[in-house]
Amino acid sequence: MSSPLKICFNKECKELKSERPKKGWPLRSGELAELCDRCGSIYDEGRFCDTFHLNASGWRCCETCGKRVHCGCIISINTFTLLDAGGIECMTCARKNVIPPPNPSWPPSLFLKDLSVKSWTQLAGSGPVPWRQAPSLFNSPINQPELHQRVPYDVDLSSGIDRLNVAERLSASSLEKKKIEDFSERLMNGTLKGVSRNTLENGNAGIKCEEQPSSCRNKAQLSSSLKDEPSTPHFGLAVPYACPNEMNGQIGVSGTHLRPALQPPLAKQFHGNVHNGVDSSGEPQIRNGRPRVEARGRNQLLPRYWPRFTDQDLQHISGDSNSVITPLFEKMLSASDAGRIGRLVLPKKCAEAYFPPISQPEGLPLKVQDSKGKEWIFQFRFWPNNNSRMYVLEGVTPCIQNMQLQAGDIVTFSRLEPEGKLVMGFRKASSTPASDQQDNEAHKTHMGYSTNGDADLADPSAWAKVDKSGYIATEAIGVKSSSSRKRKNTTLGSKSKRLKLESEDLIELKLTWEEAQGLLRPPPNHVPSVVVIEGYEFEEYEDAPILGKPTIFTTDNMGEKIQWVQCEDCLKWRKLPANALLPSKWTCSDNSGDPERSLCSAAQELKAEQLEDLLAPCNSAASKKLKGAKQEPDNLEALEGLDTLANLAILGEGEALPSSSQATTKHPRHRPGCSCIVCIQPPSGKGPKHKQTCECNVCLTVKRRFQTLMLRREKKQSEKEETSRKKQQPQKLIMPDKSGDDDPVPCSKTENSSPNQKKVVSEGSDDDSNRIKSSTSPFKGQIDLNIQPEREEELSPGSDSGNVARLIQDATERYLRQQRLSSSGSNSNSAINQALLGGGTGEQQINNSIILDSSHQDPDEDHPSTLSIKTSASVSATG
DNA sequence: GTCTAGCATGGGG
DNA sequence: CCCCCATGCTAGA
Repeated sequence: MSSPLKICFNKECKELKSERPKKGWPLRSGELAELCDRCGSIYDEGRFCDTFHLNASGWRCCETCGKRVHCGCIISINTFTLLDAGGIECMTCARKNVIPPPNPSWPPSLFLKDLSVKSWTQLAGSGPVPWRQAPSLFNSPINQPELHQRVPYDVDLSSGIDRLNVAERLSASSLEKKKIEDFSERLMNGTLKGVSRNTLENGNAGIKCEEQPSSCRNKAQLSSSLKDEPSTPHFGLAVPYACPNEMNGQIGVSGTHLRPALQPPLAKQFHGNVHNGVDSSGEPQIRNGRPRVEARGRNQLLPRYWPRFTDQDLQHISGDSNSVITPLFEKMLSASDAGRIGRLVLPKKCAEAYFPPISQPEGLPLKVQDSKGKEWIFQFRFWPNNNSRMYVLEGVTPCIQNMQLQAGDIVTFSRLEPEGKLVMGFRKASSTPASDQQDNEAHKTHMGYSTNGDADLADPSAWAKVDKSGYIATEAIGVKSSSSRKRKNTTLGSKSKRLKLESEDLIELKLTWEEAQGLLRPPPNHVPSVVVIEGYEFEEYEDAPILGKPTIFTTDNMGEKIQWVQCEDCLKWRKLPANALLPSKWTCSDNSGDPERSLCSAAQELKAEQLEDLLAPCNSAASKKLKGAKQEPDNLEALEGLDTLANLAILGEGEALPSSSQATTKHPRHRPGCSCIVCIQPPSGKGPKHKQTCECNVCLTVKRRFQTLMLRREKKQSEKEETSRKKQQPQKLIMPDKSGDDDPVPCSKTENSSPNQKKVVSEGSDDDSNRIKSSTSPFKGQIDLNIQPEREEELSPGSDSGNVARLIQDATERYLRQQRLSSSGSNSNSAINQALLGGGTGEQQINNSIILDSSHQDPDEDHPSTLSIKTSASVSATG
C-alpha cells in the first residue's frame, strides 16, 4: 500500500517505515500493508499475530492440531479454514486432506445435493432454485471443447470465469432444453466432474485448485500470491478458500461473502464459493467475495457487483435454518431500477453467471425469496441490445417497495443452499445492512469495504476501527460519512456521472420535500421579504436559504414569536427567539441567550403536557395545518426528517443518510402511516387534495419555495436574455458551493424583476382566494399542492447537485412540475399559468411556467438555460 | 390519454 | 473501440 503515513502499518508499532518498507498482508484495497523492518520480518516469519495480537480476541484452536490461530484478524485470515462442523483448522492441517473441489465455480454443496433434474424452465419457475443446477454443468465430464462448442456467440473465453459463465449460459441458452436437461441430469449424476478444472486450467490465470489439492489454500494465502498480483484487490479478509476435504461437498467458508475485516470465527458457516466460484484462482475470490478474479483486468464482474455481505447478512438470510448462503452479487438500484417501471436491470455478467440461462427474450419466471422469507416471482428476461443482451428482472416493484428500497440502495442476490433458493436481500444506502436490519454491531460497519483503491482502507485510521474481533466498528458519524464516501468511491465513484448524480439524488430521496422545505431558514444577515399568500405571510429569501436545526415555532404568553429547540444532548426543549438561527446540532450550551438554561442540567422550561401539546399536532394528520405562517415543522416525522436534513447539512454533501424515511408503497418518499395528502391519495391522483387555502406546512413551505424558485428562474432568465441567450448556468448549478439556492449572480430583486412582474396578480382565477399578494416578490403564482410524488422518481432521475439547497430546490421544482403535470387542465394549473402570465412580460412568464413543466424531464436539462430553450416548444403544448 | 414493453441511444469505463 | 447499462423514446395495447 502506499500509505501516506510514514509509520509502520502495524498499529502496535510506531516505527517509521524505511525507504523500502516491508510488505505485509494484503489490504482490502489490494495493496499490501507496509511495515517497518522489524514488523515486516515478524510478519514474514508468520509470527505477527503471535507477537502483536496475543491479547486480542479471535484466537481459536485448530481442531486438528490444536494450534492457536488468530482467526479474527486480517493478517491471519489465510492461515486457517473454517470447518463445516464448526471450528477451524490451520492451513497446515487443512492441506493434509484437501481434495480439489469438483468445480470451484459453484458451491460444492451443489454437487452433493440430491437435485432433481428439471428443465430450466421448470426450475426457474418453481421450487427451489432451479437454475442453480447450472453450475453443475461444469461438473460434468464434458470437456472444455464441448463447452466451447456450445457457445453460440463470440465471447472471450480466455478467462476462466468467462468460460464458465459464458459456457454455462451459452450452453443452456443455446441448447435445446432437452439437452439441458440431459446435461443437468448428467451433472446430477456427478459424471461431469472435471470440466471446470479443465476450463480453469486452460483459461484461467488464476490458480488451479484442482490440480493441486492444496493449492486452493495456498492461493488463499496472501503474501505470496498477492505479491504476485498486487493489483488484485484483497480486501477480503475472508477465510481462505477451503477446498473441500471430502466430496461431501463441504468446503470451508469462502471469503467471498465475508468481508475482510468481518471475519470473525463464524458462528455459522456460509458455504458456497463465492459467486459461482467461477473463480478457480480462489485467491481473490477468497479475499473479497469477488466472484472470480481472472486477475488483472479480466474480471467478469465489476467490483461494484461483488457481494459485500457481512456474515450477519448471511445469517439473516439463512435465518435459523442450516442453509448455506452463497452470495452472488449485488447491485445498487438505479433510478430506473427503483422506479415504477418495475424493471431491475441486471448486470449482464451477473445475470449470465447466476441466473438460469435463457435463450428467449421472454425469459423465465424466477422465484426469489427476500430476506424475510417472502417469495416473489420475477420475470427474468433480456432484451437484445446491439449484439448483446440486456438482462432485466421484471416485476420487481412490489418487492422493492416491500423492502422500501430507493434508488441508491443495494439489492443483493445470493443463493440459499441446499434449497437452492435465490435470495434477494438489500442494504440501504445509509450503510446499514438492511438485509436484516438487525441492530447489531456488524450493521454499524460499513458495507462498503471498499475495493481497490479505497483510500479509506489504506488509511490507518480506518484500520484503527477494526476491532479485535475483526469487525469494523465505527462510530455513528463515521459510519455515515465514510460509508457513504466509500460507496461513492467504489460503486459510485467508479461509475458514470449518471450514477453519481444518482447518488446525490439519494440524499434527496431520503427526504420528503416537506422535510426539506421545513428546514429552510433565511440566510444570515438577510431580511426576508414577506409574501402574503392567502392571507398568510411567507418569508421570501433572496439568497439561498440555509438549513438549520428543526425547531417548533410558537408564540409565547407575551405574544412573541418563539421557537422551541431540542438539545441534542439532553433532549430538553429550550426556548429561543423565533429569529434565532440554529446550527444543525444544537445543545444547551448554545443557548447563550438564556444563560440559566445553557446547561443540560438546567430544568426544562416546558412541562410535559406543554411539550405534548406542542408536539401533539404533529402526530395527527388531521392537525397538520399550522396556525402560523412560518415554516413550522408540522409533526414529529417532519422533525425527524429535518433532523436528518440538518445532519446532512453538517455532514456535507454526498453523505448518505440513515434511511429513516421508509417509503410507502404509494409514495416512496413517505413512510408507512404517512397520512399526508399524497399518501392518502389514490394513484390516480383523484381524491383528497390540498386546497388552495390549505395552510399545512407542506403547502406553506412549497408556496414559499415556489416564490423563491420563480424569482430565481426569472433572474436567470433575465440574465440569460441579457447575455444574448448565452448558456451559462449548468456548471454553476452543479457546483457544490454555488449551487442550489445560491444564485451566483449578484442580482437584486429589483434588478432582476421586471417592473411588470411586480404587479400584483389578479388573474381571473377560478379561485380568487388563491391570489398571491406580494410586496416584493415579482412572482405571484398559485400553487396546487396536490401532486403525485410517487411519480417523482420516475420523472426526475437525478439531481445534479450535491448541495442540499439545490436538492430542495429541485424537489420544489419537481413538485411544482408534478402538480402541473398531474393536474393539467385543472383550475390550479391554469391558475398558475395565468398568474404567471398575468405579471411581467408574457414571454418572461411563459418561460417560467414552461420551465417548470420542462424541468427534470431530462436530467441533462436540469438547468435553466437549457430549460428555457424548450419553452417555446412547450408553450403551445402547455397553453 | 395513459401505461407498458421493448428497442435505441449514448455516456462512461 | 467495444461493451455495459441507465435511461430515453415510442409504438402498441
